[in-house]
Parts: sequence; C-alpha cells; structure tokens
Amino acid sequence: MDQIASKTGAYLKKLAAAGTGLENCPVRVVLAPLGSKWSPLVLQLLSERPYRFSELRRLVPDISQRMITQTLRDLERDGYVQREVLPTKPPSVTYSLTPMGHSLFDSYRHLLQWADANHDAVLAARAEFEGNQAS
Amino acid sequence: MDQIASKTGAYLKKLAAAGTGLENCPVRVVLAPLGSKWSPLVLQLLSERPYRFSELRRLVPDISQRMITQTLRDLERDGYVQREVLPTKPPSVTYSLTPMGHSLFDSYRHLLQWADANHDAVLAARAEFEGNQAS
DNA sequence: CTGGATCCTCTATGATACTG
DNA sequence: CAGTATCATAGAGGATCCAG
Repeated sequence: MDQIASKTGAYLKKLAAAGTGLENCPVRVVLAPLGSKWSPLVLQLLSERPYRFSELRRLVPDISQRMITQTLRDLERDGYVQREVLPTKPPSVTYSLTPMGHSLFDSYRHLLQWADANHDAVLAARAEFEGNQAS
Repeated sequence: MDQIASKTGAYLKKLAAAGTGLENCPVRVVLAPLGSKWSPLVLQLLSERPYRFSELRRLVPDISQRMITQTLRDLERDGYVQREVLPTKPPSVTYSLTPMGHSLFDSYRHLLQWADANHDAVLAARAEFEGNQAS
C-alpha cells in the first residue's frame, strides 16, 4: 500500500495513511453520495433556489417518492441540504442548500459544465469505439 | 416536462428537449461512468503518467482483475483513455489519458480538491446528523 | 502479462401501499 | 402534503478459472 503513497498525489497518500484500504478514502467518502442517480439533479435544482418536497417531485417526474426522500436525506446528512418544516396545515417542507452545499456545487459546477460541453465528443468517441469493435 | 425547462438551467433544458426523459441527459451520460467505483482512482493515476495494466493492479490492490479491465474499457470507450499494445513478449499494454481525458480531469480536479478539503466537515455533519436522529 | 468467460452476491433503485 | 414500510428486481461488483 505504500507504493500508492509514493506514486500518486495527496488524495491517495491520505488513502494509504488511513490504513485498511479504500473505504476511508476522503475523496471517496465525499464523492460516493454524489455518484448516486439523483443527487446531481437535486443539487442542481436546489442551487437555484429552495424548493418544497412536492415541487421537486413535479420537476423530476421520473424520480420515485422513495428515492427523492432518500436523496434528500443523504444530502441533508452530509450537511449539503437544510430541511425546514413549516407549521402550515397540511405541513409543508422546504429544502435549501447550506453554505457547504453551495460551496460543493461551486466545485461540482465545473464538472457539469464540462459534461455539457463535451457531450457530443463523448458520444462520438463511443460511436467510434463501437465501430472498431465490430470490425 | 416543460416545467423543468422553465425552472432550471441549461442542463435540464437540454434534458427536456431530449424528449423521453432523463436517460439522454447530456450531463448524466457523461457523469454516470465517472460515478463508478474505480473510475476516479484510475483517472487520478493516469493523470500523472501512463501506466501498464499490471502496474495499475499493483497500485490499487483492492481492485479485481475484472473491474480494472472493465473500468479501463469504459474510459477508453468514452475517449478518455488510450490503449497501446506493445509487441513485446509477453505482450505489455500501456494506458494513458487522451487530451480529452486530461481535459476532463482538469475539471474533475476541482471536485476532488473540494472533497479532500471538506472531508472532515462532511464527517462532522454526518456525526451530528446521527446524533440528532438518536434523540 | 493481459485479459475473456462464468457464476455469485449485494446494493441501489423502483413499485406499491399505508399514515400523521 | 410529506413522508415510512415492504417487497421485488436489475445491475454493479467480486471470485475464480481459463487462454493467447
């Protein structure tokens, strides 16, 4: 495992220092929840303004009730999202990004923009790859 | 679905324009492969210098033979990684980042650095969240 | 050395029904 | 409205064996 420390950057060095393996990798700990199916979309939406639970559901019709709840819980758990229950009747709940959530999204945004800008190039690469496979 | 276009940014607008749903979301198309378990690590390693297959395996002991192959294939497929077979005996294969791969990693790096810098804050948020749950 | 082929397990996600 | 609980399933990932 020390080979990792000697061959790569700070992230992997900390990884090696963690001892057992990759489970404690600081990068992975933070990134793993963002790799879920709906987190990017929810973060994107909340980066604009707070939304209520039902608003988010309507904005993302494909998401199931179960998964939006879980996604929001995960984001809240990691400190990216703040949940506020308004004492109306029936109750309404708004979700908004915390300062850390906004900070995260500021970094995440670079990747989203890259993805948007290079979408076609990636699709082209895939098409060519498939073509070479066929030959 | 038009509500999405009216309420959110360019990414979701394109998403809506795609028609059927979220499967064609340009951001998701590009990001999904990066959310895999080993892609970030492999990209990180290859961003430093090219590596041979067996080198990568040794650097990341936890990865299975099957998964490193698949990860490299996926990255190659999307145009991030170039595979070169050297006519030695026995054959050796080197993997390196393409220009697009380096471009991707330049954007990805922001997120990695954020993750590294905010690792403790996220863990603290999780601990507090768990604590509140218990009460 | 580099991988392909198989089998198996576990987790993420989805569908559905129920509640304050 | 905003969830929780339960059941079902597809796909990611791991272990192992085989081959050019």
